[in-house]
Amino acid sequence: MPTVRDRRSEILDAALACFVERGVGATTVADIRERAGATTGSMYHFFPSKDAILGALYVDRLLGYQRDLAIHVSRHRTARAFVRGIVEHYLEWVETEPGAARFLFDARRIEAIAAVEPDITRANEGTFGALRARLASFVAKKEIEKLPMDIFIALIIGPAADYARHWLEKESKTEMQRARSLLAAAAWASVKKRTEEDRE
Amino acid sequence: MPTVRDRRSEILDAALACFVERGVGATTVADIRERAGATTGSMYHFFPSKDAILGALYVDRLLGYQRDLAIHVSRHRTARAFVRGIVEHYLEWVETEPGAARFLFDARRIEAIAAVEPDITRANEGTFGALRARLASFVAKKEIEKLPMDIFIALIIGPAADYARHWLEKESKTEMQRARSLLAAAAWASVKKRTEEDRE
Amino acid sequence: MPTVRDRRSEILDAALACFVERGVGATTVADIRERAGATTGSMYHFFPSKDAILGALYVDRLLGYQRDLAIHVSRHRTARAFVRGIVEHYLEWVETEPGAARFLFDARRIEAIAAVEPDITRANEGTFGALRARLASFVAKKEIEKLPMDIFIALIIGPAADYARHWLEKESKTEMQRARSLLAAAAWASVKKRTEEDRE
Amino acid sequence: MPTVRDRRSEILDAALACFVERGVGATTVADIRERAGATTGSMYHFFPSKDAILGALYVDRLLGYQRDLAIHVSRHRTARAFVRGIVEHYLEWVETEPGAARFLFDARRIEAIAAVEPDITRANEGTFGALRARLASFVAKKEIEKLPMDIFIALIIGPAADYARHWLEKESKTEMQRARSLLAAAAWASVKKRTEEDRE
DNA sequence: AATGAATGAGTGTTCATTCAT
DNA sequence: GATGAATGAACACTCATTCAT
Repeated sequence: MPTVRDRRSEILDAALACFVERGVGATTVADIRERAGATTGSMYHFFPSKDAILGALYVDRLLGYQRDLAIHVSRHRTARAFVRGIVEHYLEWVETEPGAARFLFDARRIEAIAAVEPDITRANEGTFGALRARLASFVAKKEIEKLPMDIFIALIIGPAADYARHWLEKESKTEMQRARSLLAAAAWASVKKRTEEDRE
Repeated sequence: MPTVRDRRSEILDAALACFVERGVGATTVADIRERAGATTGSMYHFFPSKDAILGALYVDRLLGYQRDLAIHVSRHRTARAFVRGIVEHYLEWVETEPGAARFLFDARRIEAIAAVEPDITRANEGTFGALRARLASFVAKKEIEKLPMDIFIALIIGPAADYARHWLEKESKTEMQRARSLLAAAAWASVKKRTEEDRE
Repeated sequence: MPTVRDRRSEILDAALACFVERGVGATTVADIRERAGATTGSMYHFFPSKDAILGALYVDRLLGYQRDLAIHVSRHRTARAFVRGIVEHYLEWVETEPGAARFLFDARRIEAIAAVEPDITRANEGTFGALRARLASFVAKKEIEKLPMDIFIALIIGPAADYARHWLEKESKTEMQRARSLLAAAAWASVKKRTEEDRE
Repeated sequence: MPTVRDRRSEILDAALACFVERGVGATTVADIRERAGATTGSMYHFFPSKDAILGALYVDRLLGYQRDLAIHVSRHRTARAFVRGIVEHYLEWVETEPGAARFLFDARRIEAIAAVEPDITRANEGTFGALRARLASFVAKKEIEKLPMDIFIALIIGPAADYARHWLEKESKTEMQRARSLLAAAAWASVKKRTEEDRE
């Protein structure tokens, strides 16, 4: 006996599969409907519009990423493990859920996502609030350089995101495992507290 | 007397303006036509299809970025200035041509760009070939870590791209000037040859 | 304990409220369902279709108008009071039940009403049969001009209907009370037996 | 060589034919398109929406009625001919353009017409301004009773409208020619200046 | 009697593209 | 070269109705 929850999820999963297969812009409601094995009416019984599907999917997958991140990162005690953990988890997530990763990359600029901005902001604040707190404690202990939050994230996630994007397009030459190790190391190198002679 | 070249450029500029204003997916040929002050027929005189406009614009702006990059980077003699120069030029370009930057970010996954892939590849090879050669010489001189090319680019450009994306959305807290300085420094730190005691 | 009769009436009342609010054509079954506080299934338990609701409502309100008319008019003994009474009752009904009046005006041309034509005809015959009989007696007594029935009704009701339509749209300048008095007088003037010198 | 004007009119004519045939609410854009021998795109080239067609048709036919009315009525010199002329012209117009008459009756309450209200008001003011002026002069000469404008119109047009509505539905027993004569006479009787003994 | 998820044909509209002038 | 009317396939979405529970 399928529950409401199931049906909703089925539609979201079908939508994601379509988006990955033919791109967000090229996916029609009919495509999703067909793949989900639902009828037009049924789709609109659960989601008031195509945009609502986009928005719901975005929030759903974003929460999925953040939930795992929180679990993953809370395990690590040292600053180094904390920073490396963020990168490692990010790339593991990309590897485990390439579809979701692709979609979160692509959808950012889509109009429909704007309607769901409050949910996104709330989610981000929850997750990054905790992250920020831990970061602050490491900065206070002089284990991590004091940097603006957006720069900190750019240094940690930026390279991994760039690599991930190419990996998803199968354009990367370097293997995921090796990349993870190199990028985790580089991330730590880029934010750890520098000694005086380090500066140039 | 407007030349063919002018008219073509006008259409491309109009297209870019529309893409920035309402997103690539939401822009219609009619939007571009109107903004360019052209008629339907005229548009199709210069470009055989909407996709052709997208492709031409992409190549045009990509070449613009690369042309400046080549000029900019060739000036620097030291490894440090070379690496920093790449980041600095990237962020300067984003600041000077925010529309182009946005478009190049967004358009990557668009179907229409695939048709123009050969041009993109050729352009990339030209620019990055030169870059790669200089990089190799710095690696040989033990001034830069030996890293896979895609990882090298991820480390240099990734953080700048992440910052740029937020800056374009006006979501960044840190000022562009300060970000440029921090990101250039971090880029150099992440690829410069490490001493033994540096490793962890 | 709500009876079947109540529920049915609630649905009809809700339907009427919707029709007045957004027009007959723009009202959906879902609108009515919501306003009646009923579920889809419940609606279809009482009425086999949307058209059936329309038809039932039409007949119901028409009977309401005619019932009052019969009561009202039977009181009057003179030809003058009889004719004036028809007009006065009409405008009183419009004032008391503006929603019903609006609906009966609007619904006339609606397909769904055709199915209910027999009921309408039967109702009309009952009411207008009695009316016609009284009219005939006044004509026989030379108190009212001999006129075709449809012309008689047009002369009596036409002006009141025209005024009512504007009044319902809040477009009328003249107050209802004053209009009632003027229109009742004019109705009588237009059908009362004329003296020879009256003719032109 | 069909001109723009022609095509537009063709679409409006087709729309009217459909409305008469199956009712305004039941007519689809496809119905109109088909009957006009136009394609979907062509329709939307001339009218931005279905509602715009409705509105344009309404204004067009209303202006048609008023144009003829102005011509017709201006010919008459006496108060009696003026009043009778309004009724006669009205019924002649209904007879000549039954489709237009039906549509103007039915469309009044349709949402789409609201958008065109300014045009309607302007048209009404033009036509009825002239009418009002002539009426005033007859009132001043004590040839017509002094009555509020809306009551005056209700008395003149109301009966004719009621008759016309039934005639259009082929429900009237009385022939148009006879009705015209009776209704014109009644209209004059209902507004002409009354002598003292006339009052009751 | 009541519920509300499911159905699916049908609707208005969009928009890249064509082509006669 | 230029124009803009015309094309028509495709799209998101509506809504009266059915039916398993």
